[in-house]
Amino acid sequence: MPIPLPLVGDEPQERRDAARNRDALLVAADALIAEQGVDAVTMEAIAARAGVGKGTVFRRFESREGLMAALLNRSESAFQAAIISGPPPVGPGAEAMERLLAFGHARIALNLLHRRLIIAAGRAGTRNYATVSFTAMHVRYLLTELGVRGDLPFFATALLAPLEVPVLEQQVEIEDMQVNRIVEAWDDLVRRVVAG
Amino acid sequence: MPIPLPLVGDEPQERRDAARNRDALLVAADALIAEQGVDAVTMEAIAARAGVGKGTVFRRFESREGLMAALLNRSESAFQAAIISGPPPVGPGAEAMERLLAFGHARIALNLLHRRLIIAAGRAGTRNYATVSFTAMHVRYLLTELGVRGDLPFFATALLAPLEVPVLEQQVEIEDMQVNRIVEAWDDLVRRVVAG
DNA sequence: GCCTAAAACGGACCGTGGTCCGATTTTGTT
DNA sequence: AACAAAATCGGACCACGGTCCGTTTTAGGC
Repeated sequence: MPIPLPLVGDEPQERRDAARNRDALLVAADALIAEQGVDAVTMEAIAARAGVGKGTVFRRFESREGLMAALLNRSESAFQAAIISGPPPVGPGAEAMERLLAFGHARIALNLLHRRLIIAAGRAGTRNYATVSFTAMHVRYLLTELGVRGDLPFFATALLAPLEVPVLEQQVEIEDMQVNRIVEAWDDLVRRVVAG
Repeated sequence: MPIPLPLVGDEPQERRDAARNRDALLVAADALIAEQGVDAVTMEAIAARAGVGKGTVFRRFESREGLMAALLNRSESAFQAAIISGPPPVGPGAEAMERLLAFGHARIALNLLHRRLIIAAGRAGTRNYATVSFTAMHVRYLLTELGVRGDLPFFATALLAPLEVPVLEQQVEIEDMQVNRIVEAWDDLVRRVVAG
């Protein structure tokens, strides 16, 4: 009497064709984005390039935003890995303040690098629950280590907010701020919050 | 030899039918939004309700985002007026710190009140150059008055960033933060930045 | 009032994101 | 190997934002 229960994880295992098509779609999306830029790539083009129907794309990724989020997810996972188990100063081993500043610098660089993709991913991207809560949790943890008093969840969010793509884009593209300046000013902000 | 120069302002004066239709469209949009919510309202529905063709809507407001921004603009103008010439503590007359905190509280309330509209207005909305630069300029001015040292343009942006709709929405709707708590925590943040 | 140029109108048309459902493939069972 | 159920596939189809262009309205000089 075998009971077909998915004992661990709620992903019931992907069928072979499904997995193959998912990979093909990610590869196709990467290639097309590299060729024409994020904004010019349509879902139908991706489907065609991957040799599947449009319906398949939406079944796998829910929406355009979902697909973009899936692309982002890979670099985001690498970033999380670097934080959890990578070398200092981003990874463990450096003191908290050093780690916090290094984290911010990396976040800024990453957000600028992937800004088009992040915007295209919309609510499914950086605002995605998993990503947001991980980074917020990390910052909260570092603030705790630093002995900061006050509403730590809010402070974490407040320190992360000016690193969001729309804000960075406004500063870099419209107000002509140099990235260097943003980094230094953010460091100053962090020190003030920590100093209490 | 009369030269038809628009001496002041570059708006060459709207034709009568154009003005009439613009008003009708704003009224129609207001009504439909009140009835069905921002997200359910289509441009075609607005046009129909106003008794004009779809093309007219886009000629007047450029895009859906532009129309939403126009709706927002009215309350945004009132807010700016309150800052420039309204009663304290938001308007002039109170001391700088009091004004800054009052400004933040008002901004939070306004952003939450109009969040659907602000999201629908996208880049044309809060991220709109005029609005952003006005509020940033005001905060910068108050920070100057408070004798804050450092990169004031960045600090102004950094204090405004956590008040943006996506951030507020995340906190209120997903993390179940009370608005009161956000307000108090933001005040704390401001004091730390000002304290240097 | 009439005439003309400029401006605005409106709805047919297009592209793209997203849905639906009959056809096809996979998987496990016997 | 054959079969059946379940999952997937794929492309026709839909809705909505946005564009285009022939037609109509306005403004204002005579």
